Amino acid sequence: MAHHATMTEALEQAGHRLTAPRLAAMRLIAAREGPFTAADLVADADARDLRIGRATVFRAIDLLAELGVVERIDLPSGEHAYVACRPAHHHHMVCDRCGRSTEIDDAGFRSVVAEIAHRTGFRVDAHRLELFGRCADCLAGETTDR
Amino acid sequence: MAHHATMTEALEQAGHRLTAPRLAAMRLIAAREGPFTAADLVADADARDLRIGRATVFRAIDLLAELGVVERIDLPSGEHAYVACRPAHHHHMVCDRCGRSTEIDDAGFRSVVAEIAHRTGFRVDAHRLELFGRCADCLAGETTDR
DNA sequence: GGGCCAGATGATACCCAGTCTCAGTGCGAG
DNA sequence: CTCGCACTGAGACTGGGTATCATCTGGCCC
Repeated sequence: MAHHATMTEALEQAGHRLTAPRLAAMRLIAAREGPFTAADLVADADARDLRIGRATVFRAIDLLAELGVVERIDLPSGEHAYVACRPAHHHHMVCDRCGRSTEIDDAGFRSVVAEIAHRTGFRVDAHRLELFGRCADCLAGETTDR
Repeated sequence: MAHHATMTEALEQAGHRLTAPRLAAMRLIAAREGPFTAADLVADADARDLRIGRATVFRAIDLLAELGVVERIDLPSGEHAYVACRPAHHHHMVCDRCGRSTEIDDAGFRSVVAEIAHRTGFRVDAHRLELFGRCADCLAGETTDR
């Protein structure tokens, strides 16, 4: 998970203002463990009586997404969610019990893509890879609990 | 691309009725080369003066998705699109110039997932893999055209 | 410190995809 | 024939996301 400071730094570096609503939004994001939807953030802000407009929340997410410190993932249900993460190439593994998201590295995936590209003549510019299942913690919990 | 007949067959086999609106929807889908959105289909139906309700189009897509003859993919823009395809496990490669979608097989991807699962203790139940770029035809066209 | 102004904000209206509801409609079985 | 059930379509509704626009403010320059 990206820390609050990582985000503010990224913002400043890209020449954006550090305004109160943005700082608040970033704090809310940092406080979340796993993926969150825009609606989650709005609800959080509401619950804490931060007077942040809905539009501003969306803009903040957009901005952070542009800077690469949050990323949009598409849940199997089709919903859009976001996760805070390092601004580097990686993929996400989402536990559908606890909702936590883990970043995973390449693990040979790159060569698979290269292989496919080579075989088909396709030039791959972008890709999306997301894994869904149960994280180790939840698996452990399940076998001991029941 | 799944042919019209493949879809009707799948429908019948699953014990669903072959109604006129469904057949019409399937013909529209079969007529499309690449991914399409639900709105595309509705527009197509409208253009051809087929009197198919919006709800019916969505239901037809849902149904075909359940049967595995169309699949939902998430474009990089975040839009939901659908593609007709074989009812087998595979992934999609979408050309963002001509819009055509190619099915690709496993190509060693399975073992990458297994490797990740092994390293992290995560149990992977589902995954999403989509590639975006330029297909061989479009690449060829581009180099000769300009 | 004070003024300036582009960039940021938030209230609101709006748009669009997808779902729900419900009164029909028509096919197939008996 | 007629009964039931799957299916249909019109329209209302929901929820995520965007556009508009008057107002505000962070941070720079003096």
